[in-house]
Amino acid sequence: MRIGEKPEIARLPLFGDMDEGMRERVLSGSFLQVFPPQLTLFETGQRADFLHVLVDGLAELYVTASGRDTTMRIVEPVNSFILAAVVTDLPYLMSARTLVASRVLLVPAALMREVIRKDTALMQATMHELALGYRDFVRALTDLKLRQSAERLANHLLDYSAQRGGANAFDLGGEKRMVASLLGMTPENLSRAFATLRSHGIEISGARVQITDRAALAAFARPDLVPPDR
Amino acid sequence: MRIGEKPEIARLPLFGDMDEGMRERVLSGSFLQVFPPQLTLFETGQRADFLHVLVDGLAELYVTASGRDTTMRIVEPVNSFILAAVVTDLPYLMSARTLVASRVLLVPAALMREVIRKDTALMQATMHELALGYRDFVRALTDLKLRQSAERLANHLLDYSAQRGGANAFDLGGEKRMVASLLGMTPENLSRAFATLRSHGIEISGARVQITDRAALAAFARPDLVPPDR
DNA sequence: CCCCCTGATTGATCAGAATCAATTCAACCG
DNA sequence: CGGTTGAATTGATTCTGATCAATCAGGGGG
Repeated sequence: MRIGEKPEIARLPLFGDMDEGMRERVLSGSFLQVFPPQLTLFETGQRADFLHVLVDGLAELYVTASGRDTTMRIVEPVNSFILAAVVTDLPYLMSARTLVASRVLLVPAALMREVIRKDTALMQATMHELALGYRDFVRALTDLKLRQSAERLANHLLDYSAQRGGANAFDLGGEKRMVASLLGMTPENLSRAFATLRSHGIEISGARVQITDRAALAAFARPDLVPPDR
Repeated sequence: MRIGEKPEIARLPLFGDMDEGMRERVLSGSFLQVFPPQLTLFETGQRADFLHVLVDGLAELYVTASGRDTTMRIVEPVNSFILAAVVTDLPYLMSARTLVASRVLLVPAALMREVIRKDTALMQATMHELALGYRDFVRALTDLKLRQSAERLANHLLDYSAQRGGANAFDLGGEKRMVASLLGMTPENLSRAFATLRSHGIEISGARVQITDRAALAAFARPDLVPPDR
């Protein structure tokens, strides 16, 4: 890969603590690719051949089964994805596509596994990353099982706001239909959920969301006892 | 801890490959506890103080939120649980209780983290275990989002059968209401789902399940493209 | 500048699953 | 062995969210 991206990569917690030489080895064996929007990066069932690191752009992880489709995660830069499949050397459970033009660092899975084995700091970071990812899915599953749609949206908005430093106004990432799918509902019901939230401290126009009464929103959302890990 | 359990523990993949001395260190710092049925082992929100290893018995991981309750996993011996909370030193996301009288090995979280840091084989095993757990939850989430209740049950029965070496007749683990909760439905709907499956290769009486037509069941269930990892 | 296309919204209806209610069943206990 | 208790089943009803259908809004290209 070219110089210049390295600071970006090093910012990633996954590669932050590792041995300098080892990182060099990983990076020199990897390549940075530019992809157009809406391009499929890989599909469910394929053997995991690369660890992906989104350097720039936006990507979607999704699953298709029996004609239906659901968004599992929206990846923002700089983040790695499908680490679990790479580590276990098992087929991808999810498919991935770019949403906008994106730059992705492709780290050969075998190389990644080899360096993980040799570099303890990287292994520790990988372990940590997997543990956090595990917890994300525990949350997502309980969310879906225990809350109804408008509550899920309320919680999502609260989390999303927290991720942007607690801002009270922000634009939704991605299109609404994708947000709907991520939250396990149809676009129609997302609209209705937003309508419901208008009486609980939310104002919306287009993609712009305003939290006008955080307390009311939180009361409606009944957020998790344990705050988000990241 | 006492001698005698050690072979049990060593059977656990998590502790299988590690350095003998290190394993000794972990075990001597841990203790084996016997718990009565229906005892709460820990609750959501508590600081993760112990890695738990179920040596004998049966345990349930569940989440309670706003008066509702859902079971997330049923743990059978010999398996560890809440590894992710221990590794990250974050509060438990789930609560746990014994279902029957159980023996649990309690490994102090700080000790576990320390030995993980020192023993690469243990770290690797931990990483692997977390990756598999991650994938389990990816599956569970897509299952809930994409399939309806009877299909979920059909898949569950197929998986369950596979876990017991492909047996065509078996007893359900735990009570039905728990199976229902695990699959994200009410006990009433589980009954109805079983009734539906009678025309797709399943016979049921009490806790006894018979797969009479595996092909028909699979056709109805439309199992995942990627077979279960374990 | 307007048309067209896509995605969002709104409304009406439908379907799957939850809830409520009553009954059956099974295990356990006196 | 009858009685008690909790779970499972079955049926009726309700509710949440999905589907179907129509309209609306916005952006890009002709």
